[in-house]
Amino acid sequence: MHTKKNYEPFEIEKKWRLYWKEKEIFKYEPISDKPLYSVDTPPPTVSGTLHMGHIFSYTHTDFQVRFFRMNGYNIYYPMGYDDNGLPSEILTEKHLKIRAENLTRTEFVEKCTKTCAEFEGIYEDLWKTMALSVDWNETYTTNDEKTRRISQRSFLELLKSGRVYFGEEPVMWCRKCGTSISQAEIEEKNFDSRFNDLIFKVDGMEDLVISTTRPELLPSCVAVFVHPEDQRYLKFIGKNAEVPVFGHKVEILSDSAVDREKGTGAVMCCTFGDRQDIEWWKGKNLPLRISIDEKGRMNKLAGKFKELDILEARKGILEEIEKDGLLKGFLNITHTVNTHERCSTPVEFLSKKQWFLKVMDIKEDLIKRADEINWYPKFMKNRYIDWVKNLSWDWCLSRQRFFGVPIPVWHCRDCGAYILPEDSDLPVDPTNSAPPQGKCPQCSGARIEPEKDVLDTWATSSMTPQINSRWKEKDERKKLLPMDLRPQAHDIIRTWTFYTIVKSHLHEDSIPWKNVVISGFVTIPSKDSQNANVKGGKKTFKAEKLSKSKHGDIASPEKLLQKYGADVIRFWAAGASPGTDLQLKNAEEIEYGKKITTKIWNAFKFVSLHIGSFDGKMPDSLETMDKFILFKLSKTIEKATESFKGYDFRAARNFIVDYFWKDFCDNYLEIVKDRLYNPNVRGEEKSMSAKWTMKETAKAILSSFAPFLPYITEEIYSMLFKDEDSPESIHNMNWGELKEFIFDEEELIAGELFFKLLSRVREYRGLKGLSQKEEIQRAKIFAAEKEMACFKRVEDDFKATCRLKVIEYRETEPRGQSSIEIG
RNA sequence: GGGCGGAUAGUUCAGCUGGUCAGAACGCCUGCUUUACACGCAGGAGGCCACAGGUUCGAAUCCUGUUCCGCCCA
Repeated sequence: MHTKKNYEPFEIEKKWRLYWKEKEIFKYEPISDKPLYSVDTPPPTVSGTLHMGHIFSYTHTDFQVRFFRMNGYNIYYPMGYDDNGLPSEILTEKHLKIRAENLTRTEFVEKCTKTCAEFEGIYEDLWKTMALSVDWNETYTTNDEKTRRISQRSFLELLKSGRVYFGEEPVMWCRKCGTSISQAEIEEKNFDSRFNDLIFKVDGMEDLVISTTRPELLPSCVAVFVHPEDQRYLKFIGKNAEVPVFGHKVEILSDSAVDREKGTGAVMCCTFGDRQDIEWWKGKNLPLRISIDEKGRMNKLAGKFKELDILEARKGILEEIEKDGLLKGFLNITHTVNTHERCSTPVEFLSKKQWFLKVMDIKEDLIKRADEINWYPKFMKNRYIDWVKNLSWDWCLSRQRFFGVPIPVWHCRDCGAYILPEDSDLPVDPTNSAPPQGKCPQCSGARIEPEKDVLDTWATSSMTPQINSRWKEKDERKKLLPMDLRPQAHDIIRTWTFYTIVKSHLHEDSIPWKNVVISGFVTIPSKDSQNANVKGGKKTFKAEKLSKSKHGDIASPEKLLQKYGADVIRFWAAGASPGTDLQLKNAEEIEYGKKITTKIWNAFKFVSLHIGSFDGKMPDSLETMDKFILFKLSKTIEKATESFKGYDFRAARNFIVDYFWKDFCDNYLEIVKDRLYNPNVRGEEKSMSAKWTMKETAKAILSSFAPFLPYITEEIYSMLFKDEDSPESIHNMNWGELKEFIFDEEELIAGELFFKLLSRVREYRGLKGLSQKEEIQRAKIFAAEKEMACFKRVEDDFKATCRLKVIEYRETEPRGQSSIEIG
């Protein structure tokens, strides 16, 4: 079979990619007798390029999918692209050097769609090179027509059922991106700041000093709070304090939420500085004084500071306070601030009319859903539960962006009614089309305003199971739900996992999927010396999440693929279990995969040499060592199967490699060489036994490697094992299939002893500095009676393998204390 | 401050339900150009399994506490 000395992946990979496509090897069968296995593939965000982290987690899914496919499942394995939302807007603006503000929404969306399609093509090529066994007929984007329709349908249903509401509520707002953001989009960052002690004058009493990092919020101050048991301030409760610079009076109230240790222990409440302010504002019925606008500038409430940016205003107001002699002191600090994860801008709280999905009342139900799902690894379930427990906001669904699924609503300016489109009109863009009747159905008013906001991108991507099952479409595929597998990374448990469970709970009264498998990250040791830790005198570097911009080629799949080919990269990715990170320090760590493919290539070259002319007929009886290697294989397959079923592909990989390399190559192939090369001496029957066993074993090994190494296994399969009766691809074979045997104890005893003594003989030569082919004239074997009797069945193989002339036996007790003495 | 995860050979990690579990890969050292493979084969050095208690006949493995690291949340 093999003509080439080394395995050259590139031509071979291309050949099989075309073949798989042509033969539709990975096609989902809508009608099939096989059990279904469906995958809710994560649609990668279309924001530029893919890095090794993507390669890592997506191949994990592919290992599992290929395992199930080879175990007789009908696989539904789609691919999606998440291309609605801010990241795709930013990509488009950069790629085309345009600004969204300068175009109409329609024009900009058109440009985004085109740009995304271009990048999705690049993604797809890479996935295909990596041999993801996706059915490429099953692709979607989160902005295609069907998806927009399903997403809008979901919104409308939830609106009609009262789950979605429109209301003026404090929302978290990013002044840079000009949009509201959700709790899930927040990231904490450390900032240097100044904790200022400000003097509030109190009528007829001593001064009250409060501490704040945000003096620019003084115009928004609506109260001052102290702790109800704080002896220092009891006398102030109920009095009025005068806000510095702005002069308005606010009441001094008490609440146990005040941290007595922080600053002076007296704190101002502004609308809104933080979440606590909102709670007080709501709970104590405080007035609303908004002084910051959507762009992060002061409004007229700030008087002469109007139009100033937050930071400028802070500076100006502080100067004024100082001038008035109301600054008691300050402390330079570093504190954590909530920022928008996309742009790191500190979050503001504004009161805005927004669309919300009510979730606070169903938290318990959502927590219960977690128990209906298998989580891999198990502890990731806690992440979800903790998140749901700690939720303190309904889900803000609206975003003030351009490229997204439009919120399908018109507002009647006369009576305030929401005017909704018909389902048959979906998807709609209300800014671009008229409502169904052209006028308000309630008051017949004609002053109709389209809703300009778009949906939070998660409102759409939380529908991926429904997008796949074509929810409430004419060609709906209900049986796909709940799906079997949701693979994803742990950073989006609070978003994607959570929101998808919410939607399935509300729409399907069910879980979205049976299994969630969480992958880790690819990390790389930080070169930043600030991140270094000194541990026991050793300097270690903190691992950080891989990013292409920071880490260059090592993070670039294209470069590594060019160097190693896809199988090698896949094998590397299989080295980490779900939930664990994998460090990628340098390309050498990938070399192990290259060794494996080379080893497989060479081993099968040997196999091919000997079974080339073999008729494949099973001999009447098999030699003991042949039975033994089959026994070890069956155990390996068993263990690997269990591992795969528990989504531990790493363990499965290691069991298979271990057997292949140590048992099959290092031992078994050496043992059968003599029988294969010298049938005239050892007997034709024994040679046939070796050939048959070698072929069976090799074929099962190859198939068990196939989920990890789809290209090289297909290549070898086509050359060595494929005939008219076998599947047209190794990927349609039965995984690790092996003829059933009954193994008797004697065979196992003989085999184990053989391996053990073989190792002793090799060790002897090693220590003596002898070549392994050096002949040994005489050896004594010490073994218990039963072991000895068993071992005599494999004596010929042993002598041949060890190049040993004469064996003498000495009986010893107890069993298991066997040894060999050479010379 | 709370929750979760981690701390095992020079490095990256496996060892889950207690008794051949002290391992693998890479790196290092020695020998071997053995008819599939030097991208190999055979050996070897290297770890009080973070620390301190406890449970047990027996603990890297279970419990408690401590320290350090990471993640998530407040």
